[in-house]
Parts: sequence; C-alpha cells; structure tokens
Amino acid sequence: MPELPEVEVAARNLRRWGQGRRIRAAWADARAKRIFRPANPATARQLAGARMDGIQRIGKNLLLTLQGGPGASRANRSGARETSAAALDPQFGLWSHLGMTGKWVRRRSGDPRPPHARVDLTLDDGSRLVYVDPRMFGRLRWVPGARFDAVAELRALGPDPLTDGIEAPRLAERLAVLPARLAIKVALLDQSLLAGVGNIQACEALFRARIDPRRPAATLGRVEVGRLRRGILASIAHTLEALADPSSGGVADADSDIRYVEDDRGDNPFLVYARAGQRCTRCKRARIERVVQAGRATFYCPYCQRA
DNA sequence: ACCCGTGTTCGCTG
DNA sequence: TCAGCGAACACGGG
Repeated sequence: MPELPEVEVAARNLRRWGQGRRIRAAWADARAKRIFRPANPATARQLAGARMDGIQRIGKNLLLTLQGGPGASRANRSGARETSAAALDPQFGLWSHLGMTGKWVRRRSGDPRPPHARVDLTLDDGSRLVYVDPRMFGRLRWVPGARFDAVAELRALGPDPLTDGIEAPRLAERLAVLPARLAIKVALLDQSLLAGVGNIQACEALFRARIDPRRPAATLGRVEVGRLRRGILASIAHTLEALADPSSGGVADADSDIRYVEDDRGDNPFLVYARAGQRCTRCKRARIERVVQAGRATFYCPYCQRA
C-alpha cells in the first residue's frame, strides 16, 4: 500500500541493490500472471542477462531501464556470442507498481523464497531482488524499448510533488474545473492531478493545510491552494524522514525491505491518519473523526479543519 | 469470526 | 452523458 514516500524508498533501495548489476536468472510465479505477464516467451530469455541501468520513480510507479546485449541473453549453453542486429538493441523497461501490498526485498542466493514472492531476480553478485505481493494488486509490466513515454497510464500522470514540485496556480486551475461537488480529498487521490498522493498523504496534507476534506475542490481559494501545496510537500517530506529513521520504524538496514511507517509499534507518525477518537495534537480540543469518502477512510480534525 | 485496508479498474445506476 | 457508488482483485492483521 505504498504511496509516494514508500515508493521513493523502494527506488533508492533498488538503485543501491541493483543498479549496474546484471540479472543472472529470473523466476516468476506461474500462478501470478496478472502481476507479471511478459509479452512473449522470448522476454524471459531477455530478462536473464540484462543489466539494470536505471531506476526512476514517477508518483507511485517504479521505472526500471534494462540493457541486454551480447553476453546477456546469449550467455547460455553454447556460450556462443551472437551479434545479430536483434541482440544489439535490446533495451527494455520494467514498469513496477506496488499496488497495496507489493514490495521489493533483497535476499541472499540460498535464502528461501519469501511467502507470496511473485518475481525473483538473481543478480550477478549472488543477491536476489524479490517482488513480494500477497494481495496481487501490484503489476510488473514489460515496456518495449524502455519507451515509458509511450505508456498511456504513465503519460496520464500529473506532476510528481517530490521531483517536479507543485505550481500553485496550475493546481488551482485544475481544481477549479472539477465537478462542482467533488470533495478535495477525493480529488487528491486522482493521479492525473498530482502523482503519488494516496489516502494517507491526502489526509495529512489537508490537516496541515487546515482544509475540510469534504470541501468541494472547485471552491478552494488561492490562499487555500497555497496552504494545500505546502501541506502536501511537508507531509511527504515528513513521511520520508520517518521512513529513513530506524527509530521510527523506517528502513533498518541495507537488506531490509520497505517498512510501512504505521507498522511502527504503538507510534503512529501521522498527525491524523488512523487516529480516530484521539485528541487533536494541534488544537488539543476536538477529537479526530473518521468518515468515508469514495469508499476510502478520511481522518480529520473537525475543529482545525472547519469550513 | 468479523471488519478493515497506504491502490486501481470496471460495471452498474440514477 | 456521466458522476458516483460498490465490487472485485486476495490476504493478513487487529
């Protein structure tokens, strides 16, 4: 269930673990075709031997650029090196979306495969990158030529707050034309507005901006949009810090997988998320309420975020 | 046992 | 026509 901060940590981990390394062998759970479905049988061969050249993140999406080439997909039984044209331009991409429960973990070559492993890549240093996803809401898709700019779903993404920043005037324009009754909290979950904001970050950002999550998005004024912009950036930055700090349940060591910050025992690092019934830490008067919007839980302070 | 869930898409309905 | 809702995906945790 990662949002932008968790996916950013995953991207950093993958760079540290795999950038520049070759994939020696690849395994995919045959029963999990919905997650990883190579375009054709040749892709499996192409994966083994490819070198991981780069890992980018846009919103909640991980974009891996891989390079095959002589000695890559051809490093097989005969050992013969082919230099055909087909083998010379073997760049391709993998688009990874973690869904709700997906994560990339690192294992040693002899380690048992973790429960719910869906894809298992053995690297040339003997380590393995394993994609684990119990609920199988995530996806790992083949992108020919690493042409991520040709993928419609990625094209549709709005600016990424961390890498692109947020232009308040542009955000205000986008909000102004939304359906008249669409709540700002619901609007923020739309990845074409801003890429990477999910349920937690939307709740946290609105609390920081002191905006009622039920307010129609189109009614926000310039000042409020400005506060919202700062709230989103601050919430993402705060969550990233919490993830990086082991004492708050973040990434504990080099081999650890993603820790969701709320896994932290007893110490929820969020200001309102999952705090229904607790006294608001800012006003110290009202209690945090939980409502459902578009089927998702929203947490907010009815005093700080009054209309 | 029952309810909930950090994501997203699809189909139905008013 | 389309905004809005619930279901579906599949499983662990409280």
